[in-house]
Amino acid sequence: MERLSIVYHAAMSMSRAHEGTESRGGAAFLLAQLGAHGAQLFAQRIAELDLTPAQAGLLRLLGRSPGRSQRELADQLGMPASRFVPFADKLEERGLIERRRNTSDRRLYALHLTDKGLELLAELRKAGAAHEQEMCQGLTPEEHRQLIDLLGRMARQQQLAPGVHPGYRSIRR
Amino acid sequence: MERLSIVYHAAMSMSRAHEGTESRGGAAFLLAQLGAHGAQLFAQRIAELDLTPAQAGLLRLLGRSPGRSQRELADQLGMPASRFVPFADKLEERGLIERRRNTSDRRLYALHLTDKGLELLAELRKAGAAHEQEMCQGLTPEEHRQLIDLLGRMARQQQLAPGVHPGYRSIRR
DNA sequence: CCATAATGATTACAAAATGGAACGATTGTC
DNA sequence: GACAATCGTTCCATTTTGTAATCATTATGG
Repeated sequence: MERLSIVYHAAMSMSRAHEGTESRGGAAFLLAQLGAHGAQLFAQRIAELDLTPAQAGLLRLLGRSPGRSQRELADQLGMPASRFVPFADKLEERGLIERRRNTSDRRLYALHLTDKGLELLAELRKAGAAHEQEMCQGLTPEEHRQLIDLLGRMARQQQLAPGVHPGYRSIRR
Repeated sequence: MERLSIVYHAAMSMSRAHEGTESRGGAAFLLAQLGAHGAQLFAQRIAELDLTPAQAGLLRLLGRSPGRSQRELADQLGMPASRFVPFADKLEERGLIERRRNTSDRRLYALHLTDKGLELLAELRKAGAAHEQEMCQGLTPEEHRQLIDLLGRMARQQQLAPGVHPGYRSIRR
């Protein structure tokens, strides 16, 4: 009975519009809806690799640009530096990342992926590809390209850094 | 210096691809990125109306189908019933919603918008329209329609209920 | 070159958010 | 009429969250 209410609600919404033309809201709402839905699916998928979305984000970040400082990485992942420490600790204990002292500035740690971390990153990429497939299975290859083009232009216009997920942190007031 | 690291990172990413063709990830990543970004912008926008995204969701829900029970609404908003109570309390104290006893089944409350709540919902719709404009300002009207069509079909294919935001609740394990 | 400010990593801690369990009131079922 | 189920509610333990303080190191600038 729990999820039934949603189905009921969906039926209500559809009943007052022609099939195939029902209003699903504007692009912004669809973006938020599909983004959140996709994030859920992806989180479930990588849970099989024993990874959270934030952990996956760090691995991907380190895969592209190794040797970053904890502060930089914490900023990009949208978490305070204080929380990054135990966060990185866990991955270090699992032997996925490595803290190396920066010789020129001994305040910083340079984070690197271990071989084991690289292997897991490869698994992660596979999961990402499968996820892309799952999300876009309703589109033709041409439509898929079109969508990526439109979204990419929106992302650029919004000045979003490529590959950097803003996170779903709440707005403090 | 805080946000500079992101700019730096963006520059790094773009430097290894032709301008205008830089990889911003697949559609799924762009969806999550733009969805989260848009959610942030929208949250900031409605903060001026003293509303959180969840509160806005409840008002919109009640605007479309008044008289729902708390349990139903809690389910759709993705929160346990126990948290819905103080959540609804706040909106009731502000005079935006009303709890009416259901005469046929006195276990349920039927939630309704007050006149004040209806007024705020109108403001909310304006904010939503402005938000849509802000997010899609880089697209032509034709592209805008195209995008809504593609996203709408994806949402349907993923069996997402129209107008129901899955929320950003984390996955428990 | 030394005093002082600034920065990175870390720890400590308080505030807030979260979901489950239990409870009373009411309704459906047999 | 006994019993299970449901709704709204309260209570509470756990987790999550961000800020402030701390220590080591590096930059600044007179």
